[in-house]
Amino acid sequence: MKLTSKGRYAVMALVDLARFDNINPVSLRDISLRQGISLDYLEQIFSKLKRNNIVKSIRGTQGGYILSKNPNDIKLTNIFYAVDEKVKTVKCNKEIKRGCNGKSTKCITHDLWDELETHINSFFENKSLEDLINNKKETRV
Amino acid sequence: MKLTSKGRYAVMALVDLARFDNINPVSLRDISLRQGISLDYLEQIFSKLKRNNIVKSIRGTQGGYILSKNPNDIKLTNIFYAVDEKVKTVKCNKEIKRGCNGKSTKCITHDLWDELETHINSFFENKSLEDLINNKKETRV
DNA sequence: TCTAAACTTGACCATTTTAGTCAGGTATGT
DNA sequence: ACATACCTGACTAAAATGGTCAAGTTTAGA
Ligand code: FES
Ligand code: FES
Repeated sequence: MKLTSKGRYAVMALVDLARFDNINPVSLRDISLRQGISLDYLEQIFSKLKRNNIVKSIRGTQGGYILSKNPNDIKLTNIFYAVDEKVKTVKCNKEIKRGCNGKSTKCITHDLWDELETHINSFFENKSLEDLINNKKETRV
Repeated sequence: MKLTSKGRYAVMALVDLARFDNINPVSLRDISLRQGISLDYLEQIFSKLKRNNIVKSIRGTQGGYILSKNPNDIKLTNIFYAVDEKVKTVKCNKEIKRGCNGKSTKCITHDLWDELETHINSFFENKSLEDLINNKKETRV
C-alpha cells in the first residue's frame, strides 16, 4: 500500500505553485528545479491537471501555470482524481454485481476493504491546498 | 495507492481460519478451495504468518494451521507487518536524516504524507480478527 | 510399515505498473 | 526572429506483483 510518485509529485508541485502568487504564472522549469522533479514528468502531470480544470496554462515566454480555483476549493481528492491516483482496496469490481471470487456474493472481507477505502478517502476529502500552504517554512527533518 | 493481494489474502485466509474452530487445524487446501486463493501462494503467506507467531502449524495428515493467539489479540497491523504489506507514503527514508530531495530539510509535503501514513495505520491498529468474524453470514453485493 | 495428506523451502517467471526519457511539435512575449 | 515555455505521444528500463514449480519433510492412519 503505497503512494505513487505521480500523486506525490502532483501535490508537491501544486503546493509549490500555490505558494507563489497566483497572478504571475509559474513555469514548470522553476518547479522542477525547486522540487527536484523531472521536467518531462511534470509536463505529463500538468497536462492532466489542466484537463481536470485544476490549473490554467499560459503559453509563450513568461508563461507557466496558475491555479484555476481558490486553493481552498482544491481538495486532495480532486488532485488525485485528476492524475489517476486512485485508492483501490477492494479486489472486486463494484460496477459488476459480482464478488472477487466470481460468485454473486461478496467475499468475507469485502466490507472491511470498503471501509478502509472510505477511511483513506476521507483524509483526502478533508484536505485542501489551502491547508498545505500555511506553514510556509521548511523545517528540519 | 492500492492494497496488494498478499495483504488481502492474508487477512481473508485468517478470517476463514478463525471462523472454524480453533482446536482442529484447518488445512490450506480447504482455505484455498473456499476462498479461491492459489494453494502455492497461500503457503508462502502462511510461512510468514508462522514466522511472526500469528499461526501455529501442525504437520502430517489431518494437520493444518491454528491461530496462535486469541482473535482479539491479532490486529490487522500484526498481519500486515507479518506479510510485509507496509504502508509507505513518504518518499524519504526516515532512518536517514535526509529529505526525499537529498537535502537535510524535509520536502514541502513530507508532513502531509506522514500524517496520511498515521491515518491509515490507525485503521489497522484498531481492527482485530475478532471484529471480522462476528458477522459470519455472507451477504449479497 | 506403507502411504497419502499436509506442511516447508527456495527458485523461478510472466505480466503489469511505475517512473520516467526522448523527440518532436506549437504558441507567444519581446 | 527567437527564446521560452507549453503540448503531445511514443517509448522503455527497472521494479513490483502475483503467482507457479519442484523437491523436499513430517506424521496420522490403514
Ligand atoms: S473484495 Fe469485493 S468481493 Fe472480494
Ligand atoms: S517525503 Fe519526506 S522529505 Fe519528502
